[in-house]
Amino acid sequence: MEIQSVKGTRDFYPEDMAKRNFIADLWKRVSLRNGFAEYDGPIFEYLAMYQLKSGDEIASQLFAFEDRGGRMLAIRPEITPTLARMVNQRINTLPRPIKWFSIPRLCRAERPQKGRLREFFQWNIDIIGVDDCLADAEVIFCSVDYLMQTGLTSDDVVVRISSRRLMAALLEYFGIEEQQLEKVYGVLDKKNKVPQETFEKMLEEVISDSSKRQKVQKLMAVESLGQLEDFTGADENANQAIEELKQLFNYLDIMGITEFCRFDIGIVRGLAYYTGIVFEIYDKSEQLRAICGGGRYDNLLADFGGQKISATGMGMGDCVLGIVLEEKGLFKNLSQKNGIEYFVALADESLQNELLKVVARLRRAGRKADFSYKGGSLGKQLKQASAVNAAMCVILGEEFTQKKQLVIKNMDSGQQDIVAVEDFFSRLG
RNA sequence: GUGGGAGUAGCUCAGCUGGUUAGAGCAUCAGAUUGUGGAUCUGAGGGUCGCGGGUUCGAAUCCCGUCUCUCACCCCA
Repeated sequence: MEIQSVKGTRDFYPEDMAKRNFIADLWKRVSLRNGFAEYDGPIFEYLAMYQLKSGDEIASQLFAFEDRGGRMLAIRPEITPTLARMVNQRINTLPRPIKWFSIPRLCRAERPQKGRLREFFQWNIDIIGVDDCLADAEVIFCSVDYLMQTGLTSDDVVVRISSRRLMAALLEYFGIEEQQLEKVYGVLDKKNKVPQETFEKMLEEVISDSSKRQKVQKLMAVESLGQLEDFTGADENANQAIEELKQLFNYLDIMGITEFCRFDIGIVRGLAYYTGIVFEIYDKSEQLRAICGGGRYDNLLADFGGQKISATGMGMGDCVLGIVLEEKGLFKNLSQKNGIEYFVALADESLQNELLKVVARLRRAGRKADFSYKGGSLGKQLKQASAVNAAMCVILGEEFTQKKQLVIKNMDSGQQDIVAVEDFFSRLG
């Protein structure tokens, strides 16, 4: 019986692995240069940890199992609860601010579709212990810094930013009851995702009072921060939230990424735990789900049994990002980058042992070196060198036998140099 | 979990309303070619036509089920 791969999983052949590594290596490099330190946790945790803050729907999308000791466990669908647990355990000794990142492999038992699989990688960055929206600005900056590094520009992607705090204040100011807020958020989050008519109908279902509904509709038509002032009146909370957004955009401007960023009142985020600034980054073609999303979650650590400490962060999965980079042709020269540096070839079979010595020396000197197992004509060996994207070929022939010289061939230009063996290796350093 | 579309070689696909031994291009391997590669030419290997059942003298082709992929919905940490 032929065994097939499991639904929603991927096999990474070397060419796929090269793309995955391109994505993940850059995640790591950008995190480090933005001052984040790497952490990781176990790939499974107690099931209860994920049920704590999630509804039944989300709990049903976990890969859960019972171990031999009767413990109910689940493969991690996200790493934030693990982060909360780890930070809470050492909260009194960790120097602040806590700036951590991780690149966990996650599993969710959802139905796969475009940009969403059952197993994927997700870059997470979090800043814990900073109230100031400068931390939110840094999270956004770091995300944009990454996307720019991949070659994407403000013509390709946009950061849409809003504030849960603002929405909460205004909805309360409009007279919407607190217990209705979650439902209303759920609808508002759809604003950019469904047709205008559908949006209005959905709104009607959660806000029956027509004068309140009208206020909300008018609010959702707002397109810039400036227009917000008309709505707030003297409401202190709302005005503070607007001030915070203005400060955030000021930071983003100073850091030079303002062209990527836009205020968008339709960004609410599905999750209940967001408390302040929220944002999502989209591909401008609008055909895909969000590339990444994040925001402030000031209550989460307390919800997981710790002190109340402010936190903000974001997550970026590899699926949508991979589609975007592929579409924009940004996986360039990966086979070249991963190719062999020196392919060592024989023009004389009696030099087999000398060839192995050269290969071994190259490898010990830290160079990517390889050779042909089966040998054959020099032509065949050069052909193999091309197949593995070798940058240079080192040829051992009569020059070696007579004068201990190597032929060094540049596979790109075809140019050849003859150098003495010891000169060659001393130049390598 | 609900609904639409699709499964023929590693990949992209052809295969007429059911009728010999299921094809092509690309890729792979070998040879032309034992002192110079990417090209070209020649040849070879590779398929239980996703799987199971049904209809039929006969099924890649028609029907049912199932699995997988894919798109949308739910949800989206």
